[in-house]
Amino acid sequence: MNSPTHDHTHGHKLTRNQALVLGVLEKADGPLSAYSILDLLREDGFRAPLQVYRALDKLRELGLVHRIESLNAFVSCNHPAGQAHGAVAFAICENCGGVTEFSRQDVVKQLADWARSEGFEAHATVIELRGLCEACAKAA
Amino acid sequence: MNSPTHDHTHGHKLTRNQALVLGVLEKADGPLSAYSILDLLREDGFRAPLQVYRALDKLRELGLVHRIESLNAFVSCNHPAGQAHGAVAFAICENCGGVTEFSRQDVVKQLADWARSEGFEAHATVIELRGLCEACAKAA
DNA sequence: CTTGATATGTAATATCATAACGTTTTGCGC
DNA sequence: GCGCAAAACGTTATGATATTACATATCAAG
Repeated sequence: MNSPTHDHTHGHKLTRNQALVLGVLEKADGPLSAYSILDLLREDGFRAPLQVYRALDKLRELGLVHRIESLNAFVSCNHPAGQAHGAVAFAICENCGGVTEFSRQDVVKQLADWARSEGFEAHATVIELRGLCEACAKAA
Repeated sequence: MNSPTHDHTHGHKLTRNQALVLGVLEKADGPLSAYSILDLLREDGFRAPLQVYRALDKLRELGLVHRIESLNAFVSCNHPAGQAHGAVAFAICENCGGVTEFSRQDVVKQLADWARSEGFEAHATVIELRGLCEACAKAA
């Protein structure tokens, strides 16, 4: 037994590299680039970008991590543990870098409606709002 | 007088570089990366990526070109000429590479509703569906 | 214990984007 | 026209992100 710090795995045991990558993403207060993650894990033995990208691929497949397309960066999923979720949206503050994950069933449904009407078979959905979070908007 | 081939400029005259970049995007049947555009314009005198990126920046500012975030690539806007438009969505076929631009007022409104409820001040919205277009889904 | 699938290590390379210069062109008031 | 400021341009170098290719190691099932 290897007593992991905690378990987000949906029953799927993470490897050491995967757990390390997920760990830094959970500790971070915003999205991290793959190369930032690499730098944070140098002292844990990481040497090459591919170690990060491979772990990220798996974590994304498990739904534990999301990629923010408009930032080329990654965040840990903050959904209640183990909750299956469909499409997710992000609000990205361009001032403080914070990312809020949210999910709107109505939006997802309407995009699905459009897809059905066009015969488009959707596999993944990207929804990202860029702007200012409440705190930064007030400060401005 | 330099007789441009045609005018999508909303009254804003495009420079030679901007017109060349817009031209290749309009002729393309799908998104092009900045470096693909560069290669297509070598014989027109383009030598460096920055020439492409600068033209793209301006064209995006004018709303004539969109960036597909999940592809790091660019498409010309296919809206009826001169039509002001808010947020736009894209359906990207992972098989044939085709991109369909569409706009759903209901989706835009609901995202705006979410933003207002959270005090988030949205400046830009990214909506991209990845999947298979009707033709490719049938062929599969 | 063998075997196949998954994960890993490492180097090299491909792809995407911008910084920092200086120069040229353009719009525009005079 | 002339002078000026803003915008666009050209060029080199560099930074940032991501993948290919190949060898090795680990794990889980029969």
